[in-house]
Amino acid sequence: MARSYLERDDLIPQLAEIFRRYGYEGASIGVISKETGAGRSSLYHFFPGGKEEMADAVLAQISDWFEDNVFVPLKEKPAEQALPEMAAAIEAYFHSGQRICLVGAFALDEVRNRFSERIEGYFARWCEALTQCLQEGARSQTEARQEAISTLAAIQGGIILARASGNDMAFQSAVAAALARAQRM
Amino acid sequence: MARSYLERDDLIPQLAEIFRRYGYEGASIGVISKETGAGRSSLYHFFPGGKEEMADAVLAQISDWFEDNVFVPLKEKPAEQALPEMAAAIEAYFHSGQRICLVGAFALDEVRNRFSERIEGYFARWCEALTQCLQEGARSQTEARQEAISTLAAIQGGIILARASGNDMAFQSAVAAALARAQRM
DNA sequence: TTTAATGTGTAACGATTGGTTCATAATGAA
DNA sequence: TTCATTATGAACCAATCGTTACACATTAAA
Repeated sequence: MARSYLERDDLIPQLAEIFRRYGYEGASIGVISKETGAGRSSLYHFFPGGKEEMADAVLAQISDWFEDNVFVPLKEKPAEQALPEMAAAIEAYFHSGQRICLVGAFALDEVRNRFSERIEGYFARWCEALTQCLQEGARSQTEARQEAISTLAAIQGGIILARASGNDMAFQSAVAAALARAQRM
Repeated sequence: MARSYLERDDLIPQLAEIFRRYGYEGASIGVISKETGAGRSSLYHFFPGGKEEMADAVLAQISDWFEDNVFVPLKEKPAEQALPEMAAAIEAYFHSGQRICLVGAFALDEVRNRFSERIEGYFARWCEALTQCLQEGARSQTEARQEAISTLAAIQGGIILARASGNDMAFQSAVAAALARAQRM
């Protein structure tokens, strides 16, 4: 039988896109209600903590997705397989830079302070997984970590450049160059 | 004699820091008034267009600063001099990544649409100046442009990582690596 | 000293903010 | 069918939003 009630988990991907589009401050409860089609009372029913709980749930969901689809593969698969897979995954996830990284955007915003643990954890875990992957070769850990940082910066910066220019090329070019560097060891 | 009235130009650097700190949506007129010490009427006296005009003036001021202190040197000086100068300038300007790039932050935000010309122009001119500088060597224009994009992405991404981790090292490492690559030609 | 221009404080505007209340409606298990 | 649980719509709250109006201060030039 068809479900006739909304569920909390169904809301989260929608909330993610709304926060991406409007930012944390710009996404008012009114906007969220209109865009999701859920009434105010429903939203507060699922997220008694209000907007802050909504954003936290979104960040948690994003973290989980990256854990399963990016971080774990990086740590478990050989580099020559894991790196192209990561490239494909983020190319698809970020829509060639036109879909922003919510965690990165929050890091630049004032809300960074409210979600600092989630933000810090996301990048720390990504950096750690990538470092471990790159260390597979002859590199020192220091070298591998620096390469990992450069790669993550290229991805985040690539998104900014792509959004600023309206041109996917900046993202693709920055990411491709970074991954080629990472792969060559 | 000391000036007893506020002037528009004195407000702009303060406004810039406020937008950096709170974001465009988060920087309410009330906050701006309190932080600058200027009354609402003074703010609207200097910026009849309201908050949008304030942000536009800030972006214009930032653009001018980079034009004079970064873009022109990149185009006029030899690469081996211009690149370290750019490195020093941005290291100081962005406080090792702890001071965000307002243009980059706006590019990720919904306000991007309102200031698209300014945002696009800022990165396009920076990219062009850097490309011209890098092309000085034996590189093709395509190669130089790709290196320029990678360098700008490293800077913007470095800021995000530094803010996310609270650690300057991510910025310094990403930028140093990018500039070492750019220099080596 | 007058005058016009420019800057500022106070108060208010209607609209919207995040958040709450509560009666009602839909649900699945007993 | 009963019943407790869960979901929802509508109205509401005080606070704040961006913006405006207007009287009053201050200024530099006449």
